Amino acid sequence: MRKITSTNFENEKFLEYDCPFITTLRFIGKRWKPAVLWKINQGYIRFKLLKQVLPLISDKMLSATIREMETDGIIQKEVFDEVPLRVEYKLTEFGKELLPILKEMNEWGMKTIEKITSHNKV
Amino acid sequence: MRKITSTNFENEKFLEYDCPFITTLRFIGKRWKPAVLWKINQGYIRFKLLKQVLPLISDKMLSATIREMETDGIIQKEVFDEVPLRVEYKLTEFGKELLPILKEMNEWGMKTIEKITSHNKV
DNA sequence: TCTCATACTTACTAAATTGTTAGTAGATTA
DNA sequence: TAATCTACTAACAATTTAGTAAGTATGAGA
Repeated sequence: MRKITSTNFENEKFLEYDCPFITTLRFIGKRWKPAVLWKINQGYIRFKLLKQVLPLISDKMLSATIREMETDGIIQKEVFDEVPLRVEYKLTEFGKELLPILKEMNEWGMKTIEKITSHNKV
Repeated sequence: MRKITSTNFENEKFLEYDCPFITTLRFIGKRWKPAVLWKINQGYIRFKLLKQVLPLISDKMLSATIREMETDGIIQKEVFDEVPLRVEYKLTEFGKELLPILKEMNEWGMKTIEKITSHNKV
C-alpha cells in the first residue's frame, strides 16, 4: 500500500494532473494489470480462469491486481450466491476505453518478442 | 539496479518471452520513460531542454531514464565536441515503433485528467 | 583565481512492488 | 471424518524504483 506522506506520492499526485503518461501508468503500469485486463476482456472472467491463463501469477498478485482495478473503476465485480461461490468480473465503460492502448501494447510486445527470440536462434 | 538472482527477475525474464504486456512494460513501464520519449520526439533533444519541459524530474532520474533507454536501443546519443559540451538524443527506428502506444497513452491520459479535474470543480 | 555552463555521477535514504507460504469460509463429496 | 472446491486474506521477506543532496570534468570568461 502507498503512503500518503512521501515525495514520491506527492509527486505522483501532482503529476497525475499534469502528465498524461503518468496518469496512464497509474492505471496500467504494474506488471500484471494489462494482462489481467486483456484476459478479462477475452472472457476469462473468473479468478480461476485467470489463474489458468496466467499460470505464473500468484494468488496474492491476482487478488491485489483485481482489487486495485476495481477500486480504480476499471472492472466490476459480480458475486453469485451459489455453491461453490461464483464471482465474475467485467470491464466497465471506463475500462473499455483502455483497450486501444492495450491493443497497441500487445502488438508491439509480440513483435518485439519475435525479434528477440529470432535473434537468439542464430 | 536489478539483481540477476531473484524470483522477480527470473519471472520477468521468462514472462518477457511469453507475455507481450510485460515485455512492453519492460521498456516503457517506469514513471518517466514515456514522457521523456515523447518529449525527445517533440524536439526536446537535450538534457537541459528535457529538464525544462519536465521540471519535476531530478537530474538523477533523467540521467537514469536516458541511459536505460539508450541501452534498450530506443534512443541514440550523439556527442558534439564543443564547449560547453553538447549532447543530443534522438529516437531509433525501434524507438519510433513505440509511438503508437505513446499516442494512445497520451490521449487516454488527457481524457482522464479532464474527467478527474472537472469532477473536482463541482 | 573564481565563477559559470552543460551533462552528468555518487552515496545515501525512503518507499513501492513483487513474491512465498500458509491459512480462511462455507458447502459438498468420498 | 477428511479431503475438495472457489475465492480469497495475512504475515512476512526480498527486490526494485524513486528521491535528495552534493560532487565531477572540461573549458571559457571576468
